[in-house]
Amino acid sequence: MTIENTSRKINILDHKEDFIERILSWYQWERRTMPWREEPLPYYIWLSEIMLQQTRVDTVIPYFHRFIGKYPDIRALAESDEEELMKYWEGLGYYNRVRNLRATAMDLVENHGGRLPETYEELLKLKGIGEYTAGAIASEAFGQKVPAVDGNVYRVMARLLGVREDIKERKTQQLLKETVSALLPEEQVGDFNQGLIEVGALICIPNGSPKCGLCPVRKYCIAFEEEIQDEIPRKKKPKERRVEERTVLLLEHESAYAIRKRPEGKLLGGLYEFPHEEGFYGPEEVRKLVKEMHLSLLSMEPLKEKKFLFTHIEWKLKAYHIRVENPGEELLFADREIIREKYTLATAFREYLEKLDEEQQASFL
DNA sequence: AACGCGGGGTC
DNA sequence: GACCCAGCGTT
Repeated sequence: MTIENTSRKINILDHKEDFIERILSWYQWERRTMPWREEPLPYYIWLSEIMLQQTRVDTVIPYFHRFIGKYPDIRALAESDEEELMKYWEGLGYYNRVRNLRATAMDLVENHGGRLPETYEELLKLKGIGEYTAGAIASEAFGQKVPAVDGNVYRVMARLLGVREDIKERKTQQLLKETVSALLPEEQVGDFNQGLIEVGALICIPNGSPKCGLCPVRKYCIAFEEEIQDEIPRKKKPKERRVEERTVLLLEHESAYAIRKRPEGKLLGGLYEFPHEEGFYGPEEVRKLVKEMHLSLLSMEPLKEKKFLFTHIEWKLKAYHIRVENPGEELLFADREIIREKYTLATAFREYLEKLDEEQQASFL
């Protein structure tokens, strides 16, 4: 597959300087304000790029502010307490990102004088930094002439070039990446990369119809010319979620609730959760289960079933609020306030914490 | 190349 | 309900 055998009539590469100028000047006027753009320190660029992996800008901004308030530089991050750090990532998802961030900060302090390296190749060696992120940091923080091709750019370039192949495939990605490389300017590479991404986020959008009327480079766009914007980009369907049914035990003893830490290295590794068992249990089975845990049950009340979706799993959760006479010895019991302050609770269980608050409120009435 | 890894916004 | 997001690491 080459660029040449697509059916386009316009060749962007023949108009490289004009294309660059259009992206750069559009970006200058239309770019959104973001904290890491206002003060583009390498540490801020790095942190924001990690947070932005598979995560929207609007979601990231409040997390970013809280995070740099607590960990203002690489050294502070390197010295962070891991459990405390997790609280600053709680709810953001893909928790390996923050563990890699911390490990890399420690690595930088130990081996690189507490600074980020300035080249794409060196950045790529760091934990949690792949091709896209290395390109973004190298070009935006250090002015290196390297591409930063993310999902936005794959979409923009596929439409520009009229590429109908699956953009998830390596071959397609390589073609698109090479094209971006050939288009890079000598100066302002970072702004150019950001400009392509921003066009993808604001104009050549992923959901719904692209706003071609506002696009600075539509004169070079095959998809626009052939009116096939809705056919590109193509992606093969993701696998179906597997469904897992679970029974959650909200075990209460004197306003404290049982929580436990999830095993590291797997789904939600190292986060806390309310204990739960695989499968749906009826009331009698729950009584038996509680007895097996060496707890004596005082009262039990089923909650409404709820669903929680991950990218690859669907949890169907059936919960019981259970008061027990004594806390036993195997489980950790903590007040709701303590859970909120100290323990990083997986989001799937957050609603239960709020539900328990409401029940407490109701019991005063 | 395929899979595991969160959570939420938008249509 | 479907889609997909400023991806990376492992196998």
